[in-house]
Amino acid sequence: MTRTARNANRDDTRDLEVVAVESAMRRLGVRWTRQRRLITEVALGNHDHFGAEELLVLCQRRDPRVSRATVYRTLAMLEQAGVVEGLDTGDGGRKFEHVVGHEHHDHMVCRRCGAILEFRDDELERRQEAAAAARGFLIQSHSLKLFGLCRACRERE
Amino acid sequence: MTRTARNANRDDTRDLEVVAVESAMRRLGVRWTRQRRLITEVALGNHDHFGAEELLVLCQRRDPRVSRATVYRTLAMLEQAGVVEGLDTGDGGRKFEHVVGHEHHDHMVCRRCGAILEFRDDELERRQEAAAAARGFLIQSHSLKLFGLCRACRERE
DNA sequence: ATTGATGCAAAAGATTTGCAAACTG
DNA sequence: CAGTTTGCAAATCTTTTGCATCAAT
Repeated sequence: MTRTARNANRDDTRDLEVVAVESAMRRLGVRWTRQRRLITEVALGNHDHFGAEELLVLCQRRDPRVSRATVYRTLAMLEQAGVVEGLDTGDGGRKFEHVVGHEHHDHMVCRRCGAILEFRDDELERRQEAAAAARGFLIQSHSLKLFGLCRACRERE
Repeated sequence: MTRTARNANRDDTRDLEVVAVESAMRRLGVRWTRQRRLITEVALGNHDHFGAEELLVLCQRRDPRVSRATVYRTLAMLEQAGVVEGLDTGDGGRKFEHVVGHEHHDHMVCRRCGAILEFRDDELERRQEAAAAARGFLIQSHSLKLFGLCRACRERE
């Protein structure tokens, strides 16, 4: 498969995701505007962790008719809807990542270089559920972050 | 044991903790000022999770000669020294708890009433270590928060 | 005395909000 | 058209910073 073919496939997948989000939103009775579509497209197209401001810039690059306020408002909406997930980076900031077509995972955050590694451990998830159940707590979401040094930074020490 | 006797004991313990923090700080070469002592006393005396602003108010109630800036600066110092630990509440805010004489634990945060429950699970800790080791990551600290509804709020639904 | 710590008020960074105008269904 | 959503700028909220003054060692 050529590079462009691969990219085309990825674009197609993303388009499908955007359409899925659109119908979900419409079902909720909210209006599907030009800026909501753009913000959703850019958010889903970004396979990294992005900040709100960063997302604003990426959107404005494609269409300057988007405001910061709308990015924040839409991001909150997408988070509510479970399309994106926000995570505190521990330094007062907040980053987002899209969830669609992406199974749940936790994060390791490198304190030196800022790299974010994703990982997943089913047993961890199960024990969290058990701990919550034992206390009558109903988990809606969770956040597990390990802070420390990534392999590269340890070797560079 | 009478109530006052119990309180007296707790106060004594706290005083010892404050003295321990003082010597640790002095060993680090920083000066032990009136405001640092006060802030440390109040922080260690608070067995709940408190915000920076809240701590400021509690301190000023005992002695108005403390400024917001100093509370923030001291809190950062105490966090560095491992005396208190900060945790993002997921809503942009930050809360602290003291660590001295308090074994490590994780948190469940109620999204409705804001209650914070503490819990601990050794197996959870072990699996986090294992997951990190498998990826060459060195954990310095971690944060596990379960967001959802506490028992009381579920029943109130 | 020296040098670090404090208070104040201003600055900064991130996010939210009021409101008139623009747009969607 | 009615009712949402947007853009803008001002307002919030939390935390940080510059700098003259104060105080611990």
